[in-house]
Amino acid sequence: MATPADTTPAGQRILDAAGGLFYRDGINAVGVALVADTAGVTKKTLYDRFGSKDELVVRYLRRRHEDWWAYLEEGLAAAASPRTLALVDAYIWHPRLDVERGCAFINAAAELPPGHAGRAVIREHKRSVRARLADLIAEDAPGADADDLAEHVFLLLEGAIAHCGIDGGEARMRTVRDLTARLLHPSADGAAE
Amino acid sequence: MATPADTTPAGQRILDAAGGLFYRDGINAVGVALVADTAGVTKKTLYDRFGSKDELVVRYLRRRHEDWWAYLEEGLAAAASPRTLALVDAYIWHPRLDVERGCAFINAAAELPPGHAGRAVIREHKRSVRARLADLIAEDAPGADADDLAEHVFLLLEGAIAHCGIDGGEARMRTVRDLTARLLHPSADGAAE
DNA sequence: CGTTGAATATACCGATCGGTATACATTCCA
DNA sequence: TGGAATGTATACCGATCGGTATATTCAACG
Repeated sequence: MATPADTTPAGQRILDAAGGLFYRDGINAVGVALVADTAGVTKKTLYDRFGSKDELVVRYLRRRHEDWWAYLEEGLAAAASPRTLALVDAYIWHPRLDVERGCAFINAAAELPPGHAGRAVIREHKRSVRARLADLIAEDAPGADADDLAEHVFLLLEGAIAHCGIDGGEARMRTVRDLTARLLHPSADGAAE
Repeated sequence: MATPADTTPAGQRILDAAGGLFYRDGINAVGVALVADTAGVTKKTLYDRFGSKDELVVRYLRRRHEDWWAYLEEGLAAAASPRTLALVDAYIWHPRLDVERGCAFINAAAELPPGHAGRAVIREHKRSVRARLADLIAEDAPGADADDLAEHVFLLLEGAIAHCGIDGGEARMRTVRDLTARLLHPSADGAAE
């Protein structure tokens, strides 16, 4: 049986290279030859490990999700209440977020054809974030309708990160933090302004 | 002097074909030969009219903006107060929105390289929508901070349409309509739930 | 010791990419 | 009447695309 595709050293380097290139330049704009060269690897090795570019794309998305999720949970474990804001902070301070490129998953969804296996990874990633957000909001605002509020905050977050790749600014994400804080404390909104 | 690139019959057909193909399949995934064939035109004619694929992409984005903007203003002219909701409706009922593909501008931004001229068209399009939204909110909610509220609603809208291309559903945009209506009447929010 | 797996290097495949060249037909207008 | 302008048809360009073939090296392991 073959080694799982991303555990071998060359496989890891390929995944690293693909992670940088696919995110920065887009999936369709990056050829497998460039990925292989960047990884210091032969195309043969790339195809031995991943079989096809489509599969490499799926692995790229999966790893991006896993890395971000680990980073999120790490932040949540260390965060004080309200932890909903810690999730927003994870968006803001994401170490692999290029403010000129925005969300890797939204970008990938714009490129991948309808039936591509990567689309399922993208949907599942966003679904997971949305679900985690609902948990945190139930924790932070016990009285409110957690799911309604989660949808509200989720849309704010996704709107802000989608516009990262257009404006190239992170200002909107900090705005989302403020708005989220206000949404978590509905009692104070009428008095403050 | 040459005819402006999009006024000639063949030029229009090229722009129509590009509009459908670039939006549905993505810009990088569609070759100029396919655009020309779909338009029933020679590649020579395409290059006579547009000079390069990059320029064709810019024209595609410009026309998409102009068409949507005309449609928006038409809807606003016929709408009753609060017209902010009419802008949300323009997102929802946009006749050229493919619910599986989401926003053409967000998708294009995911594909175009940093310096591409199309990026300026995209930024300007979104800036225009954001500004129009602020106008309408000032009209509908005279007491509130129009710009804060406009940013809030804008983020909701953009989050929803960005997720069209992921979920393939328009449900989120109707959620945004409800949320926007509530944001416009802050007096009633505490009582209803 | 010999096999197996992971890697290298290089060359190749047909297809498509964006873009150009050449030659010819039509229409309209000064 | 006679060029522009608009268009068609076809062929071509070098480069790159995703993917494959062949042959070789090296280390680990039973």
